[in-house]
Amino acid sequence: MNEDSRSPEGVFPGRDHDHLHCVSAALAQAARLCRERGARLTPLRARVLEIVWQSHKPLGAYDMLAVLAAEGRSAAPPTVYRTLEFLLEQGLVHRLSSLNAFVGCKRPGHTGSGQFLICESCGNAAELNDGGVERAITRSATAHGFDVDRHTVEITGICPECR
Amino acid sequence: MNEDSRSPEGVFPGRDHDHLHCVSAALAQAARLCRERGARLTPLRARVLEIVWQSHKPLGAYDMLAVLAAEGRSAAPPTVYRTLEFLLEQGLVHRLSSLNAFVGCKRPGHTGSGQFLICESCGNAAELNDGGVERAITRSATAHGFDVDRHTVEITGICPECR
DNA sequence: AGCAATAATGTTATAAAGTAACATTTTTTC
DNA sequence: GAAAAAATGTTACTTTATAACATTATTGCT
Repeated sequence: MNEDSRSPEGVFPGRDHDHLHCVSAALAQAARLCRERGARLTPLRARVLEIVWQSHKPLGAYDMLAVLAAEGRSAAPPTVYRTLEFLLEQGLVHRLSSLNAFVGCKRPGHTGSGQFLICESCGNAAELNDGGVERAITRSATAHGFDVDRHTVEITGICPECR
Repeated sequence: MNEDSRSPEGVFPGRDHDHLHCVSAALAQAARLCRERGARLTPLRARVLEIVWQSHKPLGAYDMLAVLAAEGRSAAPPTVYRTLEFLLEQGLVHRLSSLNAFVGCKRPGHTGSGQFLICESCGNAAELNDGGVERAITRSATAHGFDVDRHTVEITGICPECR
């Protein structure tokens, strides 16, 4: 049993998923982390983080831009990309390179790049932090004399809700 | 000891790496595989595959396009992308989504998505097919009720040649 | 408080990566 | 050798991301 399995609901949001709480908890934790670090979670940054968290489907930068623009904020691509750069640095969001899209980080403050399960049917993505996968990757790379900096693990398939 | 370790040289090309042979072997194997499958490895496709193999650094589509253009071939983006689509379908190249770039497949004809070690220093990439990593990923996904279709594993760091 | 330094955001323009749609050519099949 | 199918050529465009510089807001100092 790994730590992901301990959560009361699965890694994918189920029918009983309280999304409002999920978003507000993520924002509260982000605010706390930034305060501790002396990083500035400005209104724009908080809003972009909230937009990212508004669903569990990875969201493209231009989709976020459209939301901001619809709210009347002055917004151009650099607005969003710079904000995402900050959120990535703080470990508050992840970028899924196989989708060119972004999702909220489930465990901000923890180390490791995580792994992602991406459902081809509903588009939801779930973050895992599986020690077994991490170890297998580290072991394999190390066995070839490779010094790991970070890694990208994106697993595409069908989620339990969609089966 | 896994199957990658059996090779006489490491997964990264070393000082004794015979690159001419490496490229011609890849082309010969591609030709054989396509013949067996009734797939057409046309001159354009063979040339693009050769270009991909000309180094062990992942190459962008537009870089390939530039090579083709420099050779006097009529070439526009769809030329390259369609060719790459064929080569990907045949499992002759891989796309590294963290780089938006392509590398030749070391084990065409074998199943599995493979894993990639990407050196931040020299830019070379090495393909692994580590059973331990594959199993850890499958086990983790399965434990969460997720049905795996394919996966992307891209490990970024420093290769043994660059340390 | 007032001012300089720094950080954040706004703005314009452009680069880089990828695809849609249709025309032409080549290859296969009968 | 003609029809069908596959491959390639061509034009135009969409999506994703960044460079460069202007402006505004915040912070730290005296």
